[in-house]
Amino acid sequence: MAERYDFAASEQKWQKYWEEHDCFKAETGSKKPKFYGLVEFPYPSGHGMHVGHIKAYSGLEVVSRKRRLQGYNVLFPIGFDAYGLPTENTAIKDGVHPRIITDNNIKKFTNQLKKVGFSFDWSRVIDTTDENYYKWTQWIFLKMFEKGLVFRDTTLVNYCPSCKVVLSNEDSQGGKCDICHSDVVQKKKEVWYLRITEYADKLLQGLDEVDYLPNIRLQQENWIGKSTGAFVNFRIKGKDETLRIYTTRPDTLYGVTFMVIAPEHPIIEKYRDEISNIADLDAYKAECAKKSEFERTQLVKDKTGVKIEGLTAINPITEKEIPVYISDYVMMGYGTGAIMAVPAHDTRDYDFAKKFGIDIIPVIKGGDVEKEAYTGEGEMINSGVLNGLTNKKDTIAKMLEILAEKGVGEKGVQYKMKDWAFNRQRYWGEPIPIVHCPKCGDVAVPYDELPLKLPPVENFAPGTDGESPLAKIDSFVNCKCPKCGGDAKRETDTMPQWAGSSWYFLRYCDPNNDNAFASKEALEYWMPVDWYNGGMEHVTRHMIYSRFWHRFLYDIGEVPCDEPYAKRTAQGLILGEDGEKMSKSRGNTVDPNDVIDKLGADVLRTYVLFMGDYEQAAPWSEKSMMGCKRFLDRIWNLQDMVVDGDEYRPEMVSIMHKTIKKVSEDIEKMKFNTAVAAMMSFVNKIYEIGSINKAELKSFLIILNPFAPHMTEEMYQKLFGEILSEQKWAEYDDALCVDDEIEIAVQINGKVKAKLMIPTNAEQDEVLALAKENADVKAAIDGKNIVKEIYVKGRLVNIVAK
RNA sequence: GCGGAUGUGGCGGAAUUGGCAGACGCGCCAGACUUAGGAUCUGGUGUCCCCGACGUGCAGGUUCAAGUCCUGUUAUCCGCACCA
Repeated sequence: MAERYDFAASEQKWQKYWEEHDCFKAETGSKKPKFYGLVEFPYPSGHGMHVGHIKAYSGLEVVSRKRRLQGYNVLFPIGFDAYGLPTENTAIKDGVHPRIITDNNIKKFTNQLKKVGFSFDWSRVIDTTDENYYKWTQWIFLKMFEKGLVFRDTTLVNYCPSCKVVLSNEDSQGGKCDICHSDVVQKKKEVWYLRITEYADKLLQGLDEVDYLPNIRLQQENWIGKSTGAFVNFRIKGKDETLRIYTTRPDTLYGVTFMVIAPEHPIIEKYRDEISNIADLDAYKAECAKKSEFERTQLVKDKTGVKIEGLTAINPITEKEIPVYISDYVMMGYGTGAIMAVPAHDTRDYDFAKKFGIDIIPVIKGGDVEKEAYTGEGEMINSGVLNGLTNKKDTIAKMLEILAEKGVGEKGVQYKMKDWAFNRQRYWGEPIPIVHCPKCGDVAVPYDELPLKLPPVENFAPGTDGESPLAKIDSFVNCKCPKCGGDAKRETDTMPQWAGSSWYFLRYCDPNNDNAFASKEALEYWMPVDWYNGGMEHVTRHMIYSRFWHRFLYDIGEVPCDEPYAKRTAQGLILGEDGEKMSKSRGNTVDPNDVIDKLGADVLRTYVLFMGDYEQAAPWSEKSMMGCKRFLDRIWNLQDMVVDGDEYRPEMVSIMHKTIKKVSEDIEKMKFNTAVAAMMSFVNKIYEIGSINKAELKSFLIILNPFAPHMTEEMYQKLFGEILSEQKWAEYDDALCVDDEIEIAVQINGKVKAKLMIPTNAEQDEVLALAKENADVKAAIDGKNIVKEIYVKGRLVNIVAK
């Protein structure tokens, strides 16, 4: 009997061996084909790792280990996305410098990751808060500044009164702060923006070039939110003024009976002296400003608004005079902040028209405008030359022609995506390398002065009005203008957490380069990332931001390809045993360390991949994990069944090839659960036979290795005296996956009546003849007419008899 | 409201894309064995009126054949949300 497997000793031994022998170091200047597998680097929180991290990394861990055995030069890196609010909040609370907290947390994470035995290249670890790293984050920012992609503006921004920071739209979804979940308010602030909207079309088109899961692609498309339509200018009666609107249905212009503008629309200020009810408008506007974004979306049904007395618009097609209203259902942030209202065919306009008693003129046949707005398609009516047309595309094209002739409108495109609010009034982030000079304006810090270091501070708390803690440090703030040499002040805001992660995959290619964010050769060799796996929650934010940065770097000739990620997949969550999302408050979390200490890293790794479909959420089950423990123990005990043999025994040839094929293919499809299942079946078969020869066991240990690397290395060394990591991936031959004989089902009228062993290559006539000899089949068709006979090769026979 | 996904045993989940539903694992039942270990090994385990019938959320349809395709419906989950 083999000794019981001492997983703790073995895991320590092999982790040390791999590290000392640089087993997972990506080679520089290699002639081998490359594979760049990327997982989302963790935020090193004080809580340590979560089992979710293990699942997230185990997928590409298996792929990477397989690729190495297949002879690829593999880059499978890890690092730390270490800037961020939780660390800063801990620093404020405990009075410890975020640098110290971050370093401790990184140490903790590193130890935990190593204990799992992940085959990361530890020589390429990056830390976004390292000055040698953020130097290049600032460098890319300055390049964008140089190219006019950075601008400052005062606008209403999402502001979190609790965190005291400005948030991007992405960080304040649903009107709640992404960090602390308190209600976000609208505040007028000076904000740095990155002009990501300039890349909207490129980001959309780039999706054609890459292999993302369909739902990931769709989410990005929706986020970018491209819509095509038209801009139309409405004259204001008696004034040299037009009100410009955006619409997706210019063909409904004959049905326009009023206009609505956002309460903040500038035209109100411009004509305030000529508007007789300006006091009412001001009151309404004040009321809207009080509502949070959240409240504003809650009151979807109940339309409010005020008619502007003194401004009347003219429908450019019908020349009819129409009233103009202000209402908060029109947003200043989308389109032009003004709409043409077609109550007959838009539910919001309909609600508004009903409430304010405005005419409703149908222009599309179908539906009943007495009851509700008709938003479907149909024949155009009441629409002059458009009458009779039924195709939406045609009617829009025709109207665009008319608008062009009259010179009052043209085709237009709009995006839901907005420019990226890029500054935070916080300490623990990359300083924005800009100097404000009273003479020269906003001036870039010279490239040779980077990194612009974060100064040491005693107090990290933000100011009461939301200014950065850096604003209190005179030695940092006061400086000379790089352009004119006069007295100037530094920008004191820092970059958002998304900055560092927008280009980290480039740094991995050449992490210690002092002269560039990465060398041209390294980028040329490694980019693009071949396979990127991560969580669904990063599909719209991190993914869009980083694609934007990368495409920018491509446009200025700094990277060799336009899209950074050739392929993107996402893993499902691990839920608690109760089926709910794991959380500290529910008390249903699992600490991966406990599992490793009790059962070993190999069990943990195998289990997170076996527990369900990798892309779906699945609940944790301690019991179920014991099944994986048992599986690995059974393999360890195969040692007692080993017999000599340099090649597969005849009766084992087909199952060996089938298992290798299944595991090889399933890994590529991320069907890890069925790959493990196939190996379990294989082990069951060996137990049935009672023996396994050396050739068979070698191949089996190799295909199991990516899942359970420690135990397979231990067994390989013990039994064969060799290092598994130096072996070649097991091969299979399709031709050898087939057995001589197979079992097929015989159905009569679609019901299985018998099972039959037939030669694999048997032809239809032969199989049918065999089937009809079967006693059960004979009985079932006795006295009936055979209407039809079907043979599906290798599957079944179906005889239709009446 | 819009968009997407998912509904299969007591549980997690399989099913070569139209071809034997329930692989594999958990749990459960029975037996063997023992260095009593979260032991191990062997066999069984969808349901029921058990020589037969019924079974993939529900109701229809197409087909020799449907978990898979079509029509309708319902439930749950996840995005986005007055986007003009």
